[in-house]
Amino acid sequence: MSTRVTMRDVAEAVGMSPMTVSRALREDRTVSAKTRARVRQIADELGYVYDSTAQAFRTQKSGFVAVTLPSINNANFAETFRALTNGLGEMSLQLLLGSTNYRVAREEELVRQLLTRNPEALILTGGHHTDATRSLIQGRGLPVIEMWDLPADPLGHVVGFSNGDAMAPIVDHLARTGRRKLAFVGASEGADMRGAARRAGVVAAARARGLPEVAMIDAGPAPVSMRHGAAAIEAVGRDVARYDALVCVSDPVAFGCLSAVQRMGLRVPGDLAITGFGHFEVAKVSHPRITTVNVQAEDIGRQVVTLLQGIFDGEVDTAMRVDVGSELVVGETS
Amino acid sequence: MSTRVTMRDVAEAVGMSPMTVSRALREDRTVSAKTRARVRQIADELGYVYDSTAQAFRTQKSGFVAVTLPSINNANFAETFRALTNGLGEMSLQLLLGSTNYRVAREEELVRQLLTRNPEALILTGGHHTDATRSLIQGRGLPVIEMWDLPADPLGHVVGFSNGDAMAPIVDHLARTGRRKLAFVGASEGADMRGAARRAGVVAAARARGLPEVAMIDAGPAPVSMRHGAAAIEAVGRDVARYDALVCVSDPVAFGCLSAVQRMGLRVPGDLAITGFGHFEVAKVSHPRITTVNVQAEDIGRQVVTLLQGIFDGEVDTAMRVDVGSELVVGETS
DNA sequence: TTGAAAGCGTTACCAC
DNA sequence: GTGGTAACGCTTTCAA
Repeated sequence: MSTRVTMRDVAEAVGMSPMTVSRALREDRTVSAKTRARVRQIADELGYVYDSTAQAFRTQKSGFVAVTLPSINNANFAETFRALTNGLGEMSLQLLLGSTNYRVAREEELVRQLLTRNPEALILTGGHHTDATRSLIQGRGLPVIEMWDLPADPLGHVVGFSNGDAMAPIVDHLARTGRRKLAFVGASEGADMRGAARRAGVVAAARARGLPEVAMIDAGPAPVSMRHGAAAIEAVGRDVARYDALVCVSDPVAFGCLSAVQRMGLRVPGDLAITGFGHFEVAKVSHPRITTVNVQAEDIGRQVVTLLQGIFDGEVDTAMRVDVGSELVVGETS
Repeated sequence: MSTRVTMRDVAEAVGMSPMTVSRALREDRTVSAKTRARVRQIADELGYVYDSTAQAFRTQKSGFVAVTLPSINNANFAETFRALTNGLGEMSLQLLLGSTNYRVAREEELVRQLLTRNPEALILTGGHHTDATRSLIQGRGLPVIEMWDLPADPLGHVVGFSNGDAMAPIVDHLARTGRRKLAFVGASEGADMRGAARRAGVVAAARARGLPEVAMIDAGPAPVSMRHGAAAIEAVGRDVARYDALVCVSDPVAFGCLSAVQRMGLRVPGDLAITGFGHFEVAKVSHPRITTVNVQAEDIGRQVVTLLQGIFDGEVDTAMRVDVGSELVVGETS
């Protein structure tokens, strides 16, 4: 059990003080280039590994940015996460990730846990939180960004888009192409608030366009994915043909519906239009391609990074609200 | 800017020593119940927040377990990750996640970064690493587990399965059902070592069964997914019909191939069989369902947790090697 | 260009 | 049951 190699050990090997080693390893220009190189080399030889815990303790800065995602198995969130990792990595910040499984109670537990690590900022997906979560966060002077949503009552900064408004172009497009009897396929009321917002957006848009009331097809509790979409349609059976269009909460659900409908021998878009949400890969590749909404997942990540940069540089003094928008992508299912 | 409330402040307010506060907050039974309650209450009143950075520093235990994944946007890895999160959460350990984007150089950088946080264990996906990564890890007395693979020369413990051997049942199944002219669809030689192992497994199994040499269809650099599978088949064009079966490196790639083949008007499995790997949702839902291999992603996570428990309890003294196996799941594409 | 001293907040260890 | 002392590895600050 060899004991850990510290800066002191490196310093002794180099024949200088720990302070010089510290400076050398941080590429401080006041240390001569020759010394820097020598320190680096000897540190490597000794297998020295820098201790960020000690640094975090001494400087009272953790170097962490905490992030909550509903699910790590989601191409959209993954893209945002990648953009965050890259951008924050350049600022020498490390992401501390937790996934909530779409449950606010889990989010609360997670935030509590993440906060003990003293993150320098907190990034939450979505704008719905328990009261306890809100009070955990408030009054800490900790920069907070809610993303993937435009909450009415934000905790701090916001980078997202309106999930409700994003559905209007779909309804418009369906109405223009002669569809009138719409059914929304999504999770049961409850956990997935962004899904609920999309549902409300569809209902409102349909009313505004004078379409009949939108039917609801329940795909079960969140998170819902391909198999839930398929199962929901199988449960409805061939009666599904009484609708003109299935407006789905996401592309995976839409793909599940598409498969189930095809299995029944119905034609898409001939008998039925199907739309998704999120511009997932499956929508671009499936046969036929699924009409969807592109949501700029990567851009959300980049904007959050830019915002954090501004915050750390002291250039942001009011709560920001960035709307990244969204756009209809017409495919072959409508 | 109020300065931070520490145990010392709480101690002064309570009229006792910081040591007693420390014990009280950890619910140490040697502190009287009355004192514990009083300390808790006053701590809350003062808005005291426990500093786990200081704890990690003092005890030299970070409470972190570091994990590298090739990609966070992968249903299989996500399932393993969820099992790890749940299991380790019960042991009060927090996951520190990094994604390598299937690049060993990125893995090296990541491991370097993760190690500075003093993790209590390191979990790597896959068994291929740079020499520098290996030497960073060796000789630190840090528990290491490689998962999703059965490397010949492991760094420490292993929980996985043989990616090569897992392909033999597919080739057997195809041969039994009369397919002879196989083509493998996967990433170019290089980054994705598990993909390369699968390819080698197919080639070896085909030889063993006396089938003609397996053709290679290159889907580009890793990671490859749905769109790369589709593009690869589009590039080949209708000539693809000269093969009996497309053996794909993963289900998403298989789905891409399936769509492209269907778009050309060819029938699956009539004109061509298609197989995938990983038992992804898309394989179960697509029409037709894709023949695949189930790889027990969740079980890998659970086994890693059990192993870590044993290690921390000092019950494991030799390097363990757990093979979770895999099984053929015949669908409708073959 | 380099070094010495002090201290970040907590807890292990021993004493009472 | 409770408290005093020291130490974890690093960097800020001041001095040379």
